[in-house]
Amino acid sequence: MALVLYNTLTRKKEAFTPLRPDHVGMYVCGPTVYDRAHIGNARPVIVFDVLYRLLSRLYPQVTYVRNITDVDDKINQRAKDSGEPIAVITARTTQMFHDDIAALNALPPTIEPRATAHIAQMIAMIEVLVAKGHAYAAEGHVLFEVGSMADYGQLSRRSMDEMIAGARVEIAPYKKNPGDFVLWKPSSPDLPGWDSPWGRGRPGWHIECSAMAGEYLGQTFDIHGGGQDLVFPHHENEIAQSQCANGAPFARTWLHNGYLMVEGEKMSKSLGNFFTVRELLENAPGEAIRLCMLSTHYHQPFDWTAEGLKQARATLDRLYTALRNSADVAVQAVDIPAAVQAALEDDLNTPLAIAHLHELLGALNKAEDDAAKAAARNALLAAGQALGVLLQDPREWFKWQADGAAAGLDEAEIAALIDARLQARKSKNFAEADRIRQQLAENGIVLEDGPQGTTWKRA
RNA sequence: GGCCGGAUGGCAGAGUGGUGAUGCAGCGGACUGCAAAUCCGCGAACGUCGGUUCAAUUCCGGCUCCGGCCUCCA
Repeated sequence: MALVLYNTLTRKKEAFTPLRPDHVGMYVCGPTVYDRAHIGNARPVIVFDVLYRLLSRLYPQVTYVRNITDVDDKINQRAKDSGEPIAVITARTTQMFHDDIAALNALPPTIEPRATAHIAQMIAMIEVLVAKGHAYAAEGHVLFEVGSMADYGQLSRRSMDEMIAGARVEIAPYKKNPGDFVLWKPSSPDLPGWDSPWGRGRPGWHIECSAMAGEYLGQTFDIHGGGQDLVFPHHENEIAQSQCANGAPFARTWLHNGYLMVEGEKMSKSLGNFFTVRELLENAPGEAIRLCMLSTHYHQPFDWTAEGLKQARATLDRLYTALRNSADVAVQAVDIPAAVQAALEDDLNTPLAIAHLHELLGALNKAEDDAAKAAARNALLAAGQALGVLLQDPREWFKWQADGAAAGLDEAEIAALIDARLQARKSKNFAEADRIRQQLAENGIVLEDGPQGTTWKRA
């Protein structure tokens, strides 16, 4: 089995072969740091984290670049509204982003470049584009001239005629062609700006990714990923800029995760179904959010529902129950079970991988001797590792409580009640035993009597 | 208007040219002081109309419905 990925560029599943046999380069579009990450932002983070883990197992070295966009008009607007300095907003938002996605078990990328630290590279690239006749200055702006590129539109499969016919936005008078897009734009004194051959200004949206991908991965690299909504114009324009400036192919494989909906509707602030990752983390463990996201193939639209999250939690409850009940066997690092690995290598088929997780769970629950139990448990843990779940101690999983939940009973009180119930049971006072069980249940504690004694968990 | 996805059992969600997804829910059983957990078993699907084929949920075409994109939203 070898890695197969669906390439948006060719609209086909293709066997993945990296440019260099021992080193894979991957670029994924990261957040614009003006506000909390929402669940739509979380999907690519989680999906490409699974890919990053997979690539890291298949190849000796993987360079995973995910940018931070810290210059943007939404950030400027936020600063204007709040009166806070831009640097404060972007630093704080970046930190919150890191905290949120760490809770989703997303590994940090190899390199996380910030746009504002790469202005010189962007200016250099724009200069090349101007020199080669692919860009022109007009009224303080520098625009990419799409007419100068013969095969513009190859990724999104749009022709210039279609785009002109479908244009819904008023076209700036300084554009030669309605499809031309901004590489550089002038900044008034109150806006962030950098000196450039075209005066003080700031970069357009697309150029940062072209510049930073080139800086860290080279002109041509293996994988470029992001949300499907970025196919056009963002990724199309990255291709145009990079290929025209470099005279070399850009990313070879393009991966795009599907859209995210909420309860069957498009997520939007006006519909009131807009959730930040933080809000979700207050009501569910990050691992449950992650598993929920992975229960649909990345290429499909994902419908975020309360029911789906509940199911993901229930699945993790079952998995952690089995892990807790088998905690006495030796932990040993083993290979990812072949079926799970094969599912992931087939264009990241995480739902199928999760189905195999259930089979591994069944094997663990049915294991009769310690050797079988240890083998099943280690296999399950290895499979979880591949998906970025089952990473914590089962006891911790069952202690999880929503933020702001009533404090309820502490662990010592729970232990005391369990002990009292045990005494009652020993003396056949089942009425008392059941009363204690009921008391605990009213405090959200569920008891399980097992061969190794009584365990508890928060419902 | 142009372009792109999707439609699978009560729900979620893979996959496949010809018997089984998987999970949740439901039903029956084992186990348990009672439970929970676990195990065993059961029922249940491929939007619609045509075409190709010995055979289509799977390939092709029409239709219906749903979702999205069309210059800065992952």
